[in-house]
Amino acid sequence: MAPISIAPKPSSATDVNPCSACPIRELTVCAALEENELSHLADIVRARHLAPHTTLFGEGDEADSVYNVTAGTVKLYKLLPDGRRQITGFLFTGDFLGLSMHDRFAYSAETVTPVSLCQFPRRQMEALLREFPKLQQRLFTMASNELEASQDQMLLLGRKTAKEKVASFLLGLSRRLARRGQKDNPVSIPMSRSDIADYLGLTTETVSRTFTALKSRQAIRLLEGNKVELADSDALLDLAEGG
Amino acid sequence: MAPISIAPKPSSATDVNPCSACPIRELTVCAALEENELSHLADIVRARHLAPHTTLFGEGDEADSVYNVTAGTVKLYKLLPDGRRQITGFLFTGDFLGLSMHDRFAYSAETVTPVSLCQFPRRQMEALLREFPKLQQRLFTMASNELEASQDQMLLLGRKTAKEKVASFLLGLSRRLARRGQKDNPVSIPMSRSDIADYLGLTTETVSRTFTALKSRQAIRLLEGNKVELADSDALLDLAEGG
DNA sequence: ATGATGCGATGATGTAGATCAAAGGGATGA
DNA sequence: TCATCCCTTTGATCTACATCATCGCATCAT
Repeated sequence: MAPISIAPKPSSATDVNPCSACPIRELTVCAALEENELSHLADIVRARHLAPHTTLFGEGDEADSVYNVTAGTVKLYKLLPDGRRQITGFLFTGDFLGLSMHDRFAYSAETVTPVSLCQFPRRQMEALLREFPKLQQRLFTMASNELEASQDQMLLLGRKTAKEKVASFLLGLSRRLARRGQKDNPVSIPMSRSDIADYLGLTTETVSRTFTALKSRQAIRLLEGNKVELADSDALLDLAEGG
Repeated sequence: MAPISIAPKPSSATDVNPCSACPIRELTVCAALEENELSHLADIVRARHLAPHTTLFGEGDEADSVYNVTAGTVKLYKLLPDGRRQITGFLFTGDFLGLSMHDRFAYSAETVTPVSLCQFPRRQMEALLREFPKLQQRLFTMASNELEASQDQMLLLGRKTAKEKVASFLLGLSRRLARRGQKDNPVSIPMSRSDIADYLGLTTETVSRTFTALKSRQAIRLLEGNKVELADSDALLDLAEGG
């Protein structure tokens, strides 16, 4: 996971390229390539480490890089002119960002926690996609999954109540962390109440009150260190689907 | 656009395959293939024509086909157990559906108007994607565009007011029709108030009232045949972005 | 023609969640 | 140790939109 130089370098047989050693390879787009093809990625990658609350790029910025999150949490959001904000997604280890088909990003990206990521020049990544259809295929699968998730989110934003939204959020977070092999109960909540609110289409006050309400009916417990224990997952599940 | 048999048939040089003659090819995924490659699509396509309000497939149905809309309007939606509905998108001429990466659809699809579409068996389409990376590439681009649209829709659902939602809807519809070469003002509105409501996260009453309000401030005019004239596009644009 | 059906418009009333306000913590730094 | 800042929680009030109800006006079958 050590940062590597941007300059192309010949990979000899004895080279240990950083992608080969990548512990989270299976979670990412990189899983599409065989061991011996990984050097192509390694040759163009630049590892970066960012402090919390750092803007990675803003809406309208030139989209000349794509990224792969290797650690930490990133949020994506769009703004209205008067400052209203909608967070369109949180990214965790293994998630890919920067898929934009245009020359400029249509949204902003900002770190929530300290974040490590792999940065790839977009042009070179696109060349690799043409060279390795498997990579393209993998990216397409990931995009399709995101599309499905965004339909769920539309259902949430358009039709669920505050309680249902918060319950869905907690369960969704738990499931995503589980799929990454992180502990899924209690769930660690890296983002602020205000971020949660902007993700669920609510205000911080309503999010806070809803947490309190769920705590009162013993569905969750609020623990130290921004952790939430899902004490009654069945009750949450009922709530999440409007049962 | 004549329906063709499902059985594979040898394409001789003198064959006119229906895809070659397709007038909307450039709008669709089919544009990715050269003239002489189109027969591969033609060999597996089945043209279908559906009446309004016909269910194409329901959430949970086996996802064994993918489709390309060649005429008419289709709506995609998800339901909550108690019947609340969120329409996640409207599809028009050239739009693709059935991208699901799983064996079952995560949403339902229903015609709004009379609809013509090309149906492809999913397995065979996947084989073509592997054979023609250009096709895969094209589908990826379309998926990325959809992803971007769905982020816009999340902003709308989570953060816009009823007036802003309806104004955005009208402008979005107008732009999409324009891109397809259809007349974009006045806009023909093929879907019911209730469909619009379920798309915008509102009720039919609120949609109706909001149309009336926009009419009062001379931003739109309601015409015969479910057409809406965008009388003051600038005012609508201001409204749509919360100006 | 005539009743039935269903969509759209409009009015009256209710309420979930926003807004406004203020009071605890938990950090951080002088 | 204390002051400052920011985040979260809680309380009081407000309002945009939902809900409930009615009516007009098409379309359609009888």
